[in-house]
Amino acid sequence: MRISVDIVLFGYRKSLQILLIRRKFEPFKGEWALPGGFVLEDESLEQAVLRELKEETGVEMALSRLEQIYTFGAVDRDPRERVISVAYIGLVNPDKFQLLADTDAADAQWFELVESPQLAFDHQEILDLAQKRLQGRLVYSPIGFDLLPEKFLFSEVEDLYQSILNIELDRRNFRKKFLGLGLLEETGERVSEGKGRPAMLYRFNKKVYEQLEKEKINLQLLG
Amino acid sequence: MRISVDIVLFGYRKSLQILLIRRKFEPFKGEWALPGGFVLEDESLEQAVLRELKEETGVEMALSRLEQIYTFGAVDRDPRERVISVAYIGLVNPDKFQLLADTDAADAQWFELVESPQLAFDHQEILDLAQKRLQGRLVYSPIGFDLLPEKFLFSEVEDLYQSILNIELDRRNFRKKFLGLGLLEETGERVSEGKGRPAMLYRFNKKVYEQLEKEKINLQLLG
DNA sequence: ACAAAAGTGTTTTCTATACACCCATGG
DNA sequence: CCATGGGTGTATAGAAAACACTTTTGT
Repeated sequence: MRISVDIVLFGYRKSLQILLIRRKFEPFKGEWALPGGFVLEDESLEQAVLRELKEETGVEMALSRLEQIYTFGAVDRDPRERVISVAYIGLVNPDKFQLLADTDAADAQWFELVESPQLAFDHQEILDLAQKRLQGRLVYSPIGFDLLPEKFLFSEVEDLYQSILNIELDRRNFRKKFLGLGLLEETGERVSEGKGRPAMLYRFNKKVYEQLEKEKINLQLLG
Repeated sequence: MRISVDIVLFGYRKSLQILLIRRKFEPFKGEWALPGGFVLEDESLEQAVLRELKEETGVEMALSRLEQIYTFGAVDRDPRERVISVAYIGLVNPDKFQLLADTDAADAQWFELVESPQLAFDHQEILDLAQKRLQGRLVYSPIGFDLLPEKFLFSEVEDLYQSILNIELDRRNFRKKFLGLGLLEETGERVSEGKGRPAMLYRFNKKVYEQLEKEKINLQLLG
């Protein structure tokens, strides 16, 4: 019986993206799969995730943005032998990383979530659960900022929420509520995106977030 | 590397209870611990939970009331060898079961959660997380009925919420909101608990619950 | 008659929602 | 001057919260 980890690494670039690798070895050689692999004797589950992610895709992310979501233990989920896999979600800004498929993966690539290919093993099931959890988390906690660059437009926040949750938001109400929490601070800079009035660049205010969290204030961002 | 499961089995009898076993073997021989044990090659994680629970405590519960909460994988969490443990929550009405400590456990006993003894391994950490999750779930879903007998008083529901969440509720508002959901049906029977006006016995209406769930109606039971 | 628990409505406050026009820029 | 996206306020409806007295029984 072996233990593996799998990671659903979400990125955001106009739409929600996931990072997949093409398997270099059997089983499912040549097919797309979630990054992941076996846990070594002397490393924690999170260390295994970060190591495999780096080996398979070149992405080096911070431990703090990893979140365990579920452990998949069906008897026959791996055709070789009994493998129990602990699944994690990670959130990154994809523009921060250059992908390199070196050790165990033939290729690593970002896919739009809605256009993701067929996946090896039970990875589609893992992905489906990860997406649900991401949606759930997004509503209660401003995790979206892990997906955005340091400075961003309010309209990007709006698009991110709409695209991850598959809903339409009232711009005025969303803005009022979100800015009302005080989690965003203006950088003072404005950028012009080609057309239209230039927009304010915002920055996530982590201190306010931690303060709100400490006071156990409910961060529910949508009704 | 081995995989185990551990279960935090909650019961409710005036206050929140947990089922613990006294360990028969080393390590931590003679100390209290959560029921659980190693997963066999040809059984699912949930099957392992139910098997161990039955072997160690005599409790035979339904698979549907088991919920996986987290997988604990710290390198040194078991002094013998590397053991990764998948933790589950279960909810039962403790009056339904007779405890028998036969195979692997020297003793099995319900404890009030607030008076639980020191636990072996990292089981206190597992218990703390389980309690948090239970509180979280209770607010969004009427899981409390798994803890109560088939017929119960409304005041028992009220006490259950207050005792699990450590809050005080306004009786009138809570009753209004809860009964307004239509999840409870009157049995027509009234019982007198010694003192005071006899109270209506209610029954959980599972069909209404499933209907509400299907319609994706928000079951948030507290603000 | 009194102690003890059950049962019940109304008012106020807050939050969510619906909704439409002006602003700043580039072409 | 017009097309494009950015930015703003108010009115209404619904939900949550605050709040106290009456009912039914056992002793």
